[in-house]
Amino acid sequence: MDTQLSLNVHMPVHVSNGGLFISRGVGTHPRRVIDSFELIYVKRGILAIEESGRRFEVGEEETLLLWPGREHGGCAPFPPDLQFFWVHFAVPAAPRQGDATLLQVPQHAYVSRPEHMTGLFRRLLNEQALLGERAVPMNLMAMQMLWEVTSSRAVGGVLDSESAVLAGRAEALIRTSFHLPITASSLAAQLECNPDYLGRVFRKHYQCTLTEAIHTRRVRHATNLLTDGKLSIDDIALQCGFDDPGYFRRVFKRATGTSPRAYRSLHLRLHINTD
DNA sequence: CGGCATCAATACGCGTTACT
DNA sequence: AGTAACGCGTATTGATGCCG
Repeated sequence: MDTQLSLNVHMPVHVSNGGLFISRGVGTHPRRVIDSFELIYVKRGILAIEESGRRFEVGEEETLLLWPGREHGGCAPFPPDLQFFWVHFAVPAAPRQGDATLLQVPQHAYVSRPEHMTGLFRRLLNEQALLGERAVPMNLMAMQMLWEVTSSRAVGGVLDSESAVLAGRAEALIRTSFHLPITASSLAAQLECNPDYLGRVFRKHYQCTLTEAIHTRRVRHATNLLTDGKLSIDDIALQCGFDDPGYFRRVFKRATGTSPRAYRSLHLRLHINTD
């Protein structure tokens, strides 16, 4: 009787190594050609980078995939607040159209589940620290990351109707202005349309209300600032676009299930691999 | 930090208009 | 006739202040 299950697993990606880059506000991404794919996930700030003459501005919670054999390099010095995860991996055999569950990974994407992507990178870095580079579990995590990117929305993707364009413009405004006192009405005023109509088309395309999208952005930003441990909770509330820290605490608890202070005390104890 | 009251903002249902 | 864009009236939810 067998007492262990033997599996022959074909791994479509082979991870060589990964890391978390934390900017000190000096230097520029090196200009180089590498022999593996590189997946970059920006946690904070904006990474300005070009690949084979194509320029990318990779914002918070966005991924960029760089190809082997293509020259890439930074377009500007690293901003002081920039943080991004990176992982190098090889694809040993080119996938063929018709292969089962063929993944179509967009080069530049907005990550749908940023907390999930952050968790995957943290686990990958922990595996690397415990087991060393080229450990098999890292390949599985890279596959999950690529799956996440596949199910995310491509930056500059096809907008097939006027309402999709309008919803996309609203989403871009929320992404860049969540720290300002914006509301659904003010967004509609900026986009010169009816607030009710904007709310409806936004919900159609993003499966959430404008207010939910604004709150989600603000709470995500707040979780980043809380884990830093530098600012007071009242200051974090203000930096995230909440005028009233009391209201911020309520929205935060509704979204995460814990108060800001409890969240901070839990996550400050987590180890972050900075290699 | 949580509960409650109040007012403003937003979402929802439905109808109209324009276009194909 | 079908669909998308848009607006209106009203119910619901959010934002805010106050108190314990």
